Amino acid sequence: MDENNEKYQQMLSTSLELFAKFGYKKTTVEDVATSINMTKGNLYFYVKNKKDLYEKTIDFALNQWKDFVNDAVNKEKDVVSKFRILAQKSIEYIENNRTVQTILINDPSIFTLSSTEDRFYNTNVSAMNIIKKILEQGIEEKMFFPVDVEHITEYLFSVYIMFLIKSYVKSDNSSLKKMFSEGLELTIRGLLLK
Amino acid sequence: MDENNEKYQQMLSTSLELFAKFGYKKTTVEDVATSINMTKGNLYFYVKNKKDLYEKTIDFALNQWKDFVNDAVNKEKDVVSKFRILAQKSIEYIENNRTVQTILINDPSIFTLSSTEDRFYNTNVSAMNIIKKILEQGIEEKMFFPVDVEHITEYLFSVYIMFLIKSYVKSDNSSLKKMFSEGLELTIRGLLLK
DNA sequence: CCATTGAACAAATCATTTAAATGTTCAGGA
DNA sequence: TCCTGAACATTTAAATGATTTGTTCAATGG
Repeated sequence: MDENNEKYQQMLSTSLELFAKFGYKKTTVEDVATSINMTKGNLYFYVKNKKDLYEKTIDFALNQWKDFVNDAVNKEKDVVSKFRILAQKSIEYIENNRTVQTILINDPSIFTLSSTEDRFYNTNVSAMNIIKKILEQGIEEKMFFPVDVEHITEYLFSVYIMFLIKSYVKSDNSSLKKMFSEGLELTIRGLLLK
Repeated sequence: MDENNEKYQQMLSTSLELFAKFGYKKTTVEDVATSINMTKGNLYFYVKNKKDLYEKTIDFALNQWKDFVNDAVNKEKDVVSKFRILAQKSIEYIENNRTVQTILINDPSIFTLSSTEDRFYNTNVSAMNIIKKILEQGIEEKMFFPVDVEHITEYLFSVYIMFLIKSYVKSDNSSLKKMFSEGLELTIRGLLLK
């Protein structure tokens, strides 16, 4: 089966909306199938089971997010700008995407803060690679302190996940934006040489 | 009722062990009462209900933790040493306390990353005050960059909670210590002037 | 008055059953 | 390769009653 199959993409896109609207339990495989004029039997040609459908759907959503950020970062040249754009666009995407917000609220375990039980490991690894490449560029260009790239990447990604949890999983927004920007400046000062 | 009442302290100490051993549901108020030669009716002289008993118990545990860290910090004079000791002792305490570890694993929501629904708000505020006082001293002594104290305090506390979640709520220990120390150095560089 | 008892009562939990809904498989066909 | 539809397997929901557990409170003694 071709991963770029149109029907397959349509299925993921539709099931994303349904899972967001009704949650995992209330969304039936029949709901998803009929929404795209498919029988539920046929849906099993594309996925192993309901859980697999769900995970492929979330993975699809996370990849869209990652691509959006990656494209924006690649438009910048200066390494500090890249870092700022990375932070800004990551937040901007979710702020403007009610569907993904709802998904995160319904299923906080998507961002589990634990890589060993991470169902979206591959996608998160490629998201972390965006950070990693910026750090490497910064160190290469003598702009950044020569940090331990692997561990600081993991650290920054975890801090980012923490913000997402505080913002969307819990709806704690009191002065969170200020905390985010102050934390960002602290981090940039910690990264910069001199 | 006196909060420093010996029977009351004994009750909290005993129920901490029982809640750690059996979890909230499997621990009955009668278990707690009989463990300290009390009838369950009498226990209601000290607490409103089972939930109240649980929260007073956790609060008791968190305060012991906080006091341990605070005492260690107050032995230092240099502001950077204070900051390092704060980080070190916070982790050391939980590393050596199997009981509190188990409590955290059984009830991840104790560290909720959300201050609005925080059942232990007062205790966490006084924990944050330890950070806040160090930041203020550092800025006063011209050692630290003049950061926004309120928001950076909240930021650092959240990062700390994130580490606790990664360490104890989830059992993800692969290179976590390295990540912690690298993140700590990054933060200290971000705090220091010059 | 403070701390305690024990019995009565209210509420939650558990085990079990049964019906309905939903998830999954698969032989066969376009 | 992609799809159908019916058969089958599994999960969920609701209902019931028994049992445990949580909570209240009048009475009691230090």
